[in-house]
Amino acid sequence: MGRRGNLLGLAVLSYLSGRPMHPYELSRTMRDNDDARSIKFSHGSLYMVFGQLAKAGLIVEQETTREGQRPERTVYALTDAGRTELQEWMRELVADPGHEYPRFVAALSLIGALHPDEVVELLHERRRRLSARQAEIRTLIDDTVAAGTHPLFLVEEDYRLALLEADQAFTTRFIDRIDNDWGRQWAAFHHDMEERQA
Amino acid sequence: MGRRGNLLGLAVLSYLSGRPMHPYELSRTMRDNDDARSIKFSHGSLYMVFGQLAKAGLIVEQETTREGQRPERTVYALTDAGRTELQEWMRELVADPGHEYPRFVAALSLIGALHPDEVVELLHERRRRLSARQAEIRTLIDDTVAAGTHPLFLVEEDYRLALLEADQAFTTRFIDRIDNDWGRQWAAFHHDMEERQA
DNA sequence: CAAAAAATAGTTGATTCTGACTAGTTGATC
DNA sequence: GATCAACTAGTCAGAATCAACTATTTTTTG
Repeated sequence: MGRRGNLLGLAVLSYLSGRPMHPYELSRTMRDNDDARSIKFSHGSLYMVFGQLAKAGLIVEQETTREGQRPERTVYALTDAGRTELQEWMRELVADPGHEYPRFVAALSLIGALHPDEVVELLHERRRRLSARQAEIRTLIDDTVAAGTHPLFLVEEDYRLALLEADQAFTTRFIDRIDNDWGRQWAAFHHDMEERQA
Repeated sequence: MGRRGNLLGLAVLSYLSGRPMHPYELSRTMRDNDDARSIKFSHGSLYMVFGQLAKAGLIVEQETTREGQRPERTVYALTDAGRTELQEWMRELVADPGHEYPRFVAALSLIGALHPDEVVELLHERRRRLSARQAEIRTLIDDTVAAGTHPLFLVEEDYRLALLEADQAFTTRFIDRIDNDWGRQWAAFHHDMEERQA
């Protein structure tokens, strides 16, 4: 039952492979690196993930220190099992395009619930927002590379950009098909449905 | 909070907008329609979702019947609030390309943990699997359309196909860039990291 | 036609996740 | 130099999720 479910765990293993840290330090590090863009992350859940990984023997408590009256900081280090797990987990993620459930897929599968005219308008709005996203990411990449970072460290943004472009192309094609082929039948079908309600 | 989190709830609202049903009937219907391809769905969680929607006033118990010694079946119907929520939720999903966390994005953001030579091999494997997925979906679409279904009812598969193609194109480009530009520096960087472990 | 398999309908518990909260500390502002 | 905000470090309650289980009935198969 997938400890390989929570990708935050992968990030923890990866960072700890650099050097031991305590949860809060990792929390700051991830915040500074803007990792939340790529990995769902909340301060609170980090402590749970550390706990899980420790129970699974992938990390171990190294020392517990305390400064003044602040709460204790427990520093964790990666174990050999953890190093192995990190490698295998990464391999799986790269080689296997799992099966995911994007929100838009769900919406498309139920799209008949809306009237085609409205859908066309909503799709135009979608296109605008997709463009805005793309612009943001392009700026982010350009700025970061200009500041001297190797583009390899931004390859995930590159991937996101590729998906956004495909999404936009699809959206455009979908609009066209509603306008040219599907609109009329769809409107009729939708009208029938509403009738049946009353 | 966010009742708009679980997309299974959206499916329930959508199906109940056709006619009242009890959870088990909907479970069978969704299984028959292969909705699990688009919406994460497990039999057990359906009862919870019905409960949530009822508590939110979006659906109401209509009647409770029983056949023989089988457990009771509670039939639920959509309320006006539910109908409104269905519309608004759909609008949001279509117009707003939220922010999602694909597994591959997480892996890419930590890709430095692997050696470039291995990454290239893994990416080749990824490409093979992406091709296989695409072939499956094309067959699915062709067969279903040949059997007389309007392509609109498969538009979500079309979208998935578009994303898979973009993923594949990205993967190919990534392989090329490792081979041509990035491989050497990356290997050196990776070597340094391993040193620091020892 | 007896036994095994599948379908019917739903409940339960163990685990996960999220957001809010605690409680002391440093830094900034006026 | 008092006050207010932000940071440090972590805990905890309540909601959400998933898998496994109950217990009956229908269908299939040998």
